[in-house]
Amino acid sequence: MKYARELLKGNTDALLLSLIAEEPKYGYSLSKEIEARSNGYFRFKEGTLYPALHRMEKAGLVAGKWQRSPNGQLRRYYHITEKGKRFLEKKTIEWRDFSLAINLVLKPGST
Amino acid sequence: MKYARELLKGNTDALLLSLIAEEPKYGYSLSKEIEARSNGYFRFKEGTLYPALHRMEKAGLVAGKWQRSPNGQLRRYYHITEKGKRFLEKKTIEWRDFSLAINLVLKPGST
DNA sequence: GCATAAGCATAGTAATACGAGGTAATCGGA
DNA sequence: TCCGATTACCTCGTATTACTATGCTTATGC
Repeated sequence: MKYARELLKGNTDALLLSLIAEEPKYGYSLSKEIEARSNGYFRFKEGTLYPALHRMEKAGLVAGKWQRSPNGQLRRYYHITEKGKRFLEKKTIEWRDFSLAINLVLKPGST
Repeated sequence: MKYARELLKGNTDALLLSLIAEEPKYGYSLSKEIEARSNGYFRFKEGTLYPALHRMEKAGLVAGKWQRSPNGQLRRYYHITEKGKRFLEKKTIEWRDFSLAINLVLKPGST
């Protein structure tokens, strides 16, 4: 059940973005949701999560907005931008091609 | 057709190892074969290939042996070790689980 | 003869996941 | 009412690793 940290490299942004694309979400909820959706496989550490969100905001893929929850907690909600949508689409295709290529080498013949 | 360099991280060793597992191979041939098997998708740079081979030899996953080709060229042939076989098996499963988890998040419901 | 391919090596750079550490507010139970 | 757990965010340093650039040698083909 443990995966090498290096595997995740390059996929973090797409994973987060695909959830944010559905509706605006904040950091903490993203970490919970990614864990739930992957059946507990992914557990994004905070040292991964927050820098990634900041990176994406800086790159213009998402836009953040401070908002107060019903009970008064401050949360930073991120929503996807047009640029982010294009990025996600590109990344999704990239992932499909990439994983296909890996499988071609790992298990040749089993197309 | 271009993929982010970060995606490859953590997969290099398994890809190389899966080819070496078939029969002893040397660096240059590995780079050609990986490109062929992946339909031109992967093009391992030398700065990726050779350090990876050294890394794996140091880790005891492969063992290298200098051998002269029919025409006299020196080549370093690598063959897989028992430890390498176990590693490859582990990595193959890890990749399967990992790519499954990614797909769960990227396209939920499409199991 | 000379360009090209075969064949190997490595030092430096950039990207990035994560561990560890820190802050603060809210909630639930004893 | 106190107190731990949960919610919610942030950041610095470290390790890993793919790749660029550079350099070397020998064989092959024109």
